[in-house]
Amino acid sequence: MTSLRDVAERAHVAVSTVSAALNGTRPVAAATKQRIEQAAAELGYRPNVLARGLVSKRTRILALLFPAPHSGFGLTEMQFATAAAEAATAQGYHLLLSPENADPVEELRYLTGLGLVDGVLLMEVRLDDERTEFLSQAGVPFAMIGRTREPGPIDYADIDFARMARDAVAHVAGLGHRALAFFNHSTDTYSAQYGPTIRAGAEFAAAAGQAGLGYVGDFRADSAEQGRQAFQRLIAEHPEVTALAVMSDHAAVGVLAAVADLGWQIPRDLTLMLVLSSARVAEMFHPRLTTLEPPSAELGRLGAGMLIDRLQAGEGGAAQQRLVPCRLVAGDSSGPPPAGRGGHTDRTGTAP
Amino acid sequence: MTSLRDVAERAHVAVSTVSAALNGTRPVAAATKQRIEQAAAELGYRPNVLARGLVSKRTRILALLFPAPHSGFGLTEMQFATAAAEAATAQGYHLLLSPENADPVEELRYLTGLGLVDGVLLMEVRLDDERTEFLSQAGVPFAMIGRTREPGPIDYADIDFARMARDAVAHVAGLGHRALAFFNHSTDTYSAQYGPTIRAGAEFAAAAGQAGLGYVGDFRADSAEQGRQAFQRLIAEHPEVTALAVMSDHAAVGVLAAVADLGWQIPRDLTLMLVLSSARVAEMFHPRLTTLEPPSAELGRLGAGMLIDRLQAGEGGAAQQRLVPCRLVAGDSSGPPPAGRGGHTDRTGTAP
DNA sequence: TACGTTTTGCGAAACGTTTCGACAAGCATC
DNA sequence: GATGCTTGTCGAAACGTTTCGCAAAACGTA
Repeated sequence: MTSLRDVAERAHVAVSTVSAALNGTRPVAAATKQRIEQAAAELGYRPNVLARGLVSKRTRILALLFPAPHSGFGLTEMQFATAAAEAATAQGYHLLLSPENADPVEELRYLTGLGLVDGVLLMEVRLDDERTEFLSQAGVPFAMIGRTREPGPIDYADIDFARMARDAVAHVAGLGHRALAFFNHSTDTYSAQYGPTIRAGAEFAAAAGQAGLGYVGDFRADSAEQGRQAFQRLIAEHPEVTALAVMSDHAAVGVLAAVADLGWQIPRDLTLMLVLSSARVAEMFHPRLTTLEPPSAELGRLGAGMLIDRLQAGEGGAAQQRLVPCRLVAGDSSGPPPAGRGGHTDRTGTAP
Repeated sequence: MTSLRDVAERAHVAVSTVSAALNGTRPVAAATKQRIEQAAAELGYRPNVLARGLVSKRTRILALLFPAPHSGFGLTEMQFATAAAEAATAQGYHLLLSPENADPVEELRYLTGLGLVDGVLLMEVRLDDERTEFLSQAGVPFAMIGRTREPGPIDYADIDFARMARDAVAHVAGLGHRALAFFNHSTDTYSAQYGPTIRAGAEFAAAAGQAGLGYVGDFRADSAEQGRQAFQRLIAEHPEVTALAVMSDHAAVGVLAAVADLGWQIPRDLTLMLVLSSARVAEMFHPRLTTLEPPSAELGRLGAGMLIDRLQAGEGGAAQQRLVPCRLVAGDSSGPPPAGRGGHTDRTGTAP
């Protein structure tokens, strides 16, 4: 491990001069500077992050706090992480992957107390999130992927749920559907406070209302079985519904099964779309499902970026708050409503 | 940030005594020790990782080198990472997520030169992997998830491909099938050197041979379209095949479509299984596919664990090399072969 | 030549630990 | 009552940086 001193000796200058030359923190004569740089290159010198961090109080390490996989970890979460890591690396930072245990706040206290990380990137933020309170109070810089109910002046990147719902509604309305149903995540346990669950539900209702579409939003399903049952109840209670958006991949499996049981076909008898699922998952289905793909990588990139900006800007500087739209990837599961039920498009009167 | 000195002052002892008491590196009188511990607790003292690392040369930070997502990142890779992070955390270590850029060796040189990490965890190891050479030569402790062609005395955790192939073959043979086909990843670009691709291919052939099953192993498919075409060619050229194992999720989608086009049903006319896909993915399909689920979490856990062991054991100590089996998750896509083609089970003579 | 100014480089202190030789008590041994 | 051994504590050095006051050298000007 070659140190600053080795370089100094080889270049016949003082240690402090080497530091100044390499960091550009102080003017150094061109000739000496070059001599130093050459010596450093020859020795393959790399500054020691620890020593530097010890005195400068900046480690250029970010912690990504990721939740214990409550419902199994998705592709989506993975992409946050990798995109954040790439963005961080591109800016000379490092990303520490920190699993949350049962007591996230204690975990954070420990992690930030180590003096190892400059800032924290929070994912899976809930509407009321104790972690944000702790971090704010502890004065630890952080940014959120997602957002609390009232984010205040905190940096975040989140999905533009309103836009997402409008896009979805416009998609089905454009096909001629007159009534839309939305299967949200189940309301129990975790999701009750989970941003996407709440916001998607609210925004779907709003968007449908605004577009003058019939809307059924009170069904919930997280598993195949729940999806199947929900769908059966749905068509029994709301036969006018011809388009369905589903939050959970697994629920979609159940819906598909129930549809098949009925002898229906997609998209002939039902337009089905996935919400917040990656296109890679959507194309596992047959037919390939239309999906509103979350901008996971973009969120990860943005989150890391704004955290780094914050670290460099200090307390001052306005909070960056970004809502980024989903991408609607049309699959083979979208079509006009069937003539018999719902819709206003009259296909040549097959209905009796 | 409370330091060792603060604790020392409050407990009226020397800094070095506090260090000894807290780390147990030297005997300290019970009374003093308690006084120190109390002072530390009152002050909420946390040792500074940087300072400690600077002198002890051990940071307790591991780097997980993860490849640029060549073919999109799977659930599988995610589980390595999270499991490794959890295992590391459980043992008081931290995991740094390091994306690989175009030049992995240069990346490694940089990363290890920083003095920030104690060891490296390599994933997506190829049969000939320049990274392992670099690390060995640089004297950086590391462990692999996967393994090179000739791992030598290096710690690794990998899938037990032989066992996996035997299990798959036994599964279909047990159902009465007499001929099995295997769709491997495409041979181009990346996979040519990719361990799982090579090993799975070889082991499937071996296991089928040993079990006396007919075997077709020269088809390859990575996308839905390739899967569809491969399947069409397969049944044209090898009508005796009644069971098919597929490496790629996407290829399976194509196979399923081709099967449907033929008017066939699964598992009545074909037994289809996924190889090295998570059960969560397998159940997206309809019918739910039988899968050989890779022990991703286990591999991540083991990898991190053996790297930590190595760090604590030093150069000495035999290399840990573990092969861990896949889990066969039976879905609804496995059944006896159809009476008309292949199999030896005679169902009441429908064949003319 | 003398003086002020700028440029350039040096040395020491500090960051928060660990490590280790030194040393003062306390105690048993002869 | 001197000697040696243990036990407990201390102080200083070291790890590899950054930072900053200072001095030496170089230069321009009067």
